[in-house]
Amino acid sequence: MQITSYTDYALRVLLYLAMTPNRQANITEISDFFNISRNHLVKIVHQLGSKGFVKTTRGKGGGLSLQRPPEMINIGELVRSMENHFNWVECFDPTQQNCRLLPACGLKQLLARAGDAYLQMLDAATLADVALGTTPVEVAQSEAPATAHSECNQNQSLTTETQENNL
Amino acid sequence: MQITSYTDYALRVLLYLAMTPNRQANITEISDFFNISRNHLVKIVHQLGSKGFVKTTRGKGGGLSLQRPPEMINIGELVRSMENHFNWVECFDPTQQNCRLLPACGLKQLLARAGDAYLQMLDAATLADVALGTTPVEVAQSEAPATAHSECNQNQSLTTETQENNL
DNA sequence: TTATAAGTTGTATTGTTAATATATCTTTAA
DNA sequence: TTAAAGATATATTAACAATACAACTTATAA
Repeated sequence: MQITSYTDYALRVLLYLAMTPNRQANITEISDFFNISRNHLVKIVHQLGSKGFVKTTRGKGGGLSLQRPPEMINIGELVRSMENHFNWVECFDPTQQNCRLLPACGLKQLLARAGDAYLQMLDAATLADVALGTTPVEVAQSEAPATAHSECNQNQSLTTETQENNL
Repeated sequence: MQITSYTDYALRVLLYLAMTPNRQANITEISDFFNISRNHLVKIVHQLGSKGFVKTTRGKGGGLSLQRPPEMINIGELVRSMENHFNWVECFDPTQQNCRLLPACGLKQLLARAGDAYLQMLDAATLADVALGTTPVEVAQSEAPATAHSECNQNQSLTTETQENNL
């Protein structure tokens, strides 16, 4: 189970822009930074623009920047905008109602509730929260195992000179 | 964003078995009922057997049945067993640590928490909760659309009996 | 003891769609 | 008026879920 890289990259673009607040970034620069397809990114940026997350400026000297401050960009809103469906199982799709259990099955409601729980957790965080490396645990939920999933990513010896830290 | 049909079908198999508690069902019968690939179902049933959800009996007169009563089969446990990963974004995969934001990015923790919220919701339900006690025969005969499932997951209304029965 | 009905296992193929690539636009500041 | 930037449309590739095929093992009824 996963989010599409489309949404993943959209998130990265916003994070990148949040780190360069005082100038226009451009697509080539961002695709180079993340080492991902520029062509793919073009579409993502376009959608980010049409959904009101970034401001794009054509022409020489143009580029892109956040359309709102990071505190006003909600992660849940972003994910809902970029993922093109949340059909957890077949019967969520109005065009695919083939399951013979349909009328009497309680599964759909359960999965819908679970999906909502997922998105509501994302609704509790803004771009500012994730860019700073802190998530609003106190807002979202207090149980917070917090870093029970730490086994894999913590290494990663940060190439240090990485990005231009919010010059 | 979706669950694989592999997991979807596993759920359906368990629901079917919950509806036929007094006899051995078999794979052909189930694949016919749902009109899905028997060969695909074979693998699913095998995994359901090896994970302890169903009891399979070879040989003439054999078949499959639930290994535990429906009240003891947890939906979250099932989904965790059948989905082969929960790598919400690239950096969850230990073999794909390519994102240059990794060390300072709070996104992973947020998504992990959201994923946990999703699964915890499923952990709160058993097979008995989602199977409404209708027999496959009755379901087959009704066949009418009449689903009353509004097509999107917005409906919610959280039937309040979210029941985390025992376990 | 044998024929058959069942699940088991491994591999190959297909289909879908996300991801990527190519090409040609339009816009705009210098 | 040119170069740099995003916009748009279409085509191709690649990954992988889904499906199909084939041969196996096991168990039991006759």
